[in-house]
Amino acid sequence: MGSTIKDIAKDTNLSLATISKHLNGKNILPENKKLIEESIQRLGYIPNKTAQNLRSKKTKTICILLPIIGDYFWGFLCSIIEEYLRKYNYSTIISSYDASSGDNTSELQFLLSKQVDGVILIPDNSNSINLPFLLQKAHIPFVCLDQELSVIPADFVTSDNRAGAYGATRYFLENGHRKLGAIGGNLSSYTMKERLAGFRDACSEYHIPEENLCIYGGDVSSSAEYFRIMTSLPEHPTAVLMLGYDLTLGAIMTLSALNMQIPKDLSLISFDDDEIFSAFNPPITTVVQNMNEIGRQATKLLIKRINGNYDLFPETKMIETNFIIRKSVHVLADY
Amino acid sequence: MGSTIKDIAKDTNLSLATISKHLNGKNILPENKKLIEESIQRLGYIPNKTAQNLRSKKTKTICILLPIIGDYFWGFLCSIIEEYLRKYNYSTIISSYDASSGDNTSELQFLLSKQVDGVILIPDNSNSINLPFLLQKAHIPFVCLDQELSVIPADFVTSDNRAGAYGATRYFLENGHRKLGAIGGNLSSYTMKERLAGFRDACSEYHIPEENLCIYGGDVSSSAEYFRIMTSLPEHPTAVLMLGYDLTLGAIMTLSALNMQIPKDLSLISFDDDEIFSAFNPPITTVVQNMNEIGRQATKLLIKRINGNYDLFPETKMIETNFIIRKSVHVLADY
DNA sequence: ATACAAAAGCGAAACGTTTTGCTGTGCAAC
DNA sequence: GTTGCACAGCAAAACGTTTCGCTTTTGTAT
Repeated sequence: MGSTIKDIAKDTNLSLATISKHLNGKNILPENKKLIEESIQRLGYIPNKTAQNLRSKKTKTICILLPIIGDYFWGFLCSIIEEYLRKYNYSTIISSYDASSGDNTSELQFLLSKQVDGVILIPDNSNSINLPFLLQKAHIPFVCLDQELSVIPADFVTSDNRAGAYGATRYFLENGHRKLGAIGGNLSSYTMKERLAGFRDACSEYHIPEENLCIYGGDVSSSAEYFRIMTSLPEHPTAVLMLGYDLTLGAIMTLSALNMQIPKDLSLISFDDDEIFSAFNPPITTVVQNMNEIGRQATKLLIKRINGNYDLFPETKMIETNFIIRKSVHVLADY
Repeated sequence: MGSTIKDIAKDTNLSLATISKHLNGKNILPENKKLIEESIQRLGYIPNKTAQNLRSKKTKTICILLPIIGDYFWGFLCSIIEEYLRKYNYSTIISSYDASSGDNTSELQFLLSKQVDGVILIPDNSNSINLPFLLQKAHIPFVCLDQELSVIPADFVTSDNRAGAYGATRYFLENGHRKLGAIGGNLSSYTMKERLAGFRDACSEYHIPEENLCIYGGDVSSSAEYFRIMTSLPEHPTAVLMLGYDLTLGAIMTLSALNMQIPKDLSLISFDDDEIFSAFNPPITTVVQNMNEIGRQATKLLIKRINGNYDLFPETKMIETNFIIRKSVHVLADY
């Protein structure tokens, strides 16, 4: 079991160095090449990565760091990233970090001891982590996903949330809606701010006065409550943009409890599609993030940095969202 | 940057061996212990795992192997497993394998070269992979999730699908339903067989004649079509058990297209809950897998095997499903 | 033929740990 | 006062590669 480069050397009467050279794609004599390859077959040689890593100080491994408690949205993205990385001959380790602790030194130590070549960081909403600092100090290249780091310049790739929200809002407006609502989670998070900005962009383009806008945000758990308040206003919005997937659930539950029907009584567009949105009655129109492209771009960018190419640092990749029109928006008669 | 055990040795005037001893929890003189710990602090020493791995031939790393194209159901489970493994000081690498190829030698080579201590294998439905053989031959401990391997005895942990289906079906029966349907994906897969068996268990307990049962299965894409056929039968079932999450979506879409209402026109229970099922109108009653427990048990079992404990091999851990009663089942008047 | 550069090969060192086998010290038992 | 034993410490070897510096071979131009 487990033959090594030494066995190959003995078997072929060549030196370690020559075998290693061949294995790393350098030129050697064709006859030796043949000899080595035969020997590898015969002895079933498989390179030992831990030895390679130790000697070369490169591990061809990157780590996806995500906040503890895996929201399964991210789990999905991990699979995508793993697949892309594998194409570059990198392997992926996933690890969660404790976002509630102010100090992530232990996570950094993990990365250092594992000798990872780079990190894909999925920041926590709270943005209070010091991980970015630590990574920078340790000279570990990293790319952020989803959230812009306010604290430090860093590469990041994200959906173009602003444009996505803008497009959805315009769709409301083009269908005659003039009183609009938006419900978000924590409105101070980067993502929410962007989406809200897109919402406002479209509204001001159509000269919708501020008093026709109804914007709520806060805890996800209270979103249903916000929704209830909003819809009970005497002149409530006719269309609401839901700024997050989880919020939409609360909204739909509330609506059905209030016996209001989509889109007759209220039009609705949601961020972040789920397969299941298409199964609702009516199916929900959504702004959907292109997870595949996010994964691809993040991978590409990270590997560029690992290879020492720091052109355009810090780079921001905005990935276009897709707008899937289904049936949750009412075409107003008075349009 | 990056001090080593050698630096600590020099700094403390002790030998490498002593430092290593301390680091691995063996006894050394208290004064030396203090000396070493101070030195570690001062020099910011972090153990190099690649070196440790090379020398000790243990990597404290396990690999989650999942079929290519990450269905995000599995992504979620990966996060759970990672979290448990971390508690045992293991790290997790994820890697996908090509289930369509009959030969997964390259995947095995990856595992061997990475020197992983164990594998959590998520088999493909097709069960045609030779990975289990290869793992066994290479003496890499592994635990299967979800599917029993027909080809080889192996540890596996799975939901108790049969009992779950039995419970759901009984719920139909107890509410007066006597004509029942079940719609599955590929009925020859282990999971589907189990669920169907549970369905039949309950039916035969209530002496439901076979002609009152309506069972369809096949491609997920054609499930909507099966559903359409079933509901158009002159004496169609009054209650249908959906044997998989994705199938339910098709069903609900079809139902709304046919203008049939749940549960008035048809009662429905689905396997595999999604947060969103509770948001449907009406909310869907479901049989839900305890992913957390699956992850926990799989981790525990794998680590036991890694530690050389092969008691009760091959071991099967059946994890109870939970039954969440919502409002998609009609209480029949004639009950 | 001769000189010279380029290519290919070699032995040995290096990467940072753990493990092995040995030595020296102190202490209890006889 | 010797024997024996546990314990701590040490130097050196080992893990399986890559890399360094040097030598030998090959090919080409004179």
